[in-house]
Amino acid sequence: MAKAKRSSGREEGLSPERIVTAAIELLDDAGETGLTFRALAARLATGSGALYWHIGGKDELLVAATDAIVERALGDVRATTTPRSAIRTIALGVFDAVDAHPWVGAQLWRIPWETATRQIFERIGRHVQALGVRPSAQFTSASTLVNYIIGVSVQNAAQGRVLDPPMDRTRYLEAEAARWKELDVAEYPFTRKIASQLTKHDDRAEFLAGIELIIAGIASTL
Amino acid sequence: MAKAKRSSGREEGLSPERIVTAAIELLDDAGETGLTFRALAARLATGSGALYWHIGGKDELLVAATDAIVERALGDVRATTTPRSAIRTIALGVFDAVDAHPWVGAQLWRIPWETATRQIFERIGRHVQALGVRPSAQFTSASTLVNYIIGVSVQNAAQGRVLDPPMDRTRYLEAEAARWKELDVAEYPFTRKIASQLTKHDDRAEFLAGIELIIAGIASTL
DNA sequence: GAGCTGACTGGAACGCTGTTCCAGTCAGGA
DNA sequence: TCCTGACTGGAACAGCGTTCCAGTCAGCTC
Repeated sequence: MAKAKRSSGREEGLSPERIVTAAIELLDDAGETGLTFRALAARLATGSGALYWHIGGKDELLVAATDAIVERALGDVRATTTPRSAIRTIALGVFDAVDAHPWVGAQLWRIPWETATRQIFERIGRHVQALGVRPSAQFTSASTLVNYIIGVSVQNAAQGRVLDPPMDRTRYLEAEAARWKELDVAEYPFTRKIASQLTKHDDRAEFLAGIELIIAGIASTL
Repeated sequence: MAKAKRSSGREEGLSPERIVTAAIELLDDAGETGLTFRALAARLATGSGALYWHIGGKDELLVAATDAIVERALGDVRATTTPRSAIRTIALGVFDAVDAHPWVGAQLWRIPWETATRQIFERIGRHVQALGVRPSAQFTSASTLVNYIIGVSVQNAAQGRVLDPPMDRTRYLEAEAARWKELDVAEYPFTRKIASQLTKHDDRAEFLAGIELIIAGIASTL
């Protein structure tokens, strides 16, 4: 802390910003397990010890990286017309950001109510308010939406993450549907019956449908 | 694999069951980071190497432990009257199980659509069907519910987990509400305004309210 | 009973991790 | 010119999951 950077120090010196940027690149390239202080130091052409001068540790680094991604995602969301479509836009912004950076998902729930989550809550809350929800129900409505948004985004990202060689999505769904159809009839009657719907399954659309479902639920109590 | 236990072997020999049971105890006692093969071996009065004869590795162990908890939780859910209340009961069963064993949350999304998740999906799906949802919408309805249930349960558990000395819940909420009220007016108008609602906040009731919201949404499309 | 076999054990060792430590470096103020 | 202190980077440390392997011993075969 308290570093007040030497204004004209060694050119290309380390800084929290440079470290976080490199960490995001490394996480995107090599996944969660790819972020090690040695790899990060190598990418920045320095030693692992030097990093600790600028950041507190791995946890702090992950929080900073997550905040950066979420802030970027929410920043892209511009003012829209109705509260309903604004909520949709924010939700999709988070969903897409987590989808593009699966490691963000792990952080979003690991340290809940940090800056990133709070920003999402704030943005959603404003539009819940605009929706005309009575004050006493605003907290419930907003937190239900936020929980759903983060919960589903994280699970969606986790799902894609298992495919180490990112095979074709439709091919994967077909294989999974086939597995579902092989399940024991007595134990999994519903899953078996529904298996065929999995192939024409679109996570993003499904996610949005869930949002609509919740908004419909909120609207029905107005 | 293929072990066909010596029926009258050394009394008190190791077994996958004993190891999983000990792992669950260790996870409950010491948290996710508390489960190490050395600690587990010490608890079982053996060496860490011996464990690998019975289980494939840490991932496999965590999956087995998670399955055990979820199966136990769903097993406690008995046949109820209406589909609506059955969904509520299953949801609460999962919520409470994850709340009691926070480490389960980490697993539920880390390896999605493994046995544990599939069991929850199956159980929920059956009652969605009974609700009268038309077949083409059953997948969406069921997966929205499952995503919400797991998502919120995990986030709730993660929230409780940060309190290392598990301080009083209401005291914690008061402290958090105070922090919310300190936030920047320009950046967090909604969060600030809603802060007072946080103190009389009941995660479990909130969770259930979200379920109702989603069911209401499903019902409105019948 | 002797000898063998192989399921099973448990401790040492390997490569990796996050973190700490500290002898060095060097720009800018005295 | 010297000194100070912000900053570097590599070595070292403790602890992790996993592998390795020399041992043990119940139960079978002869």
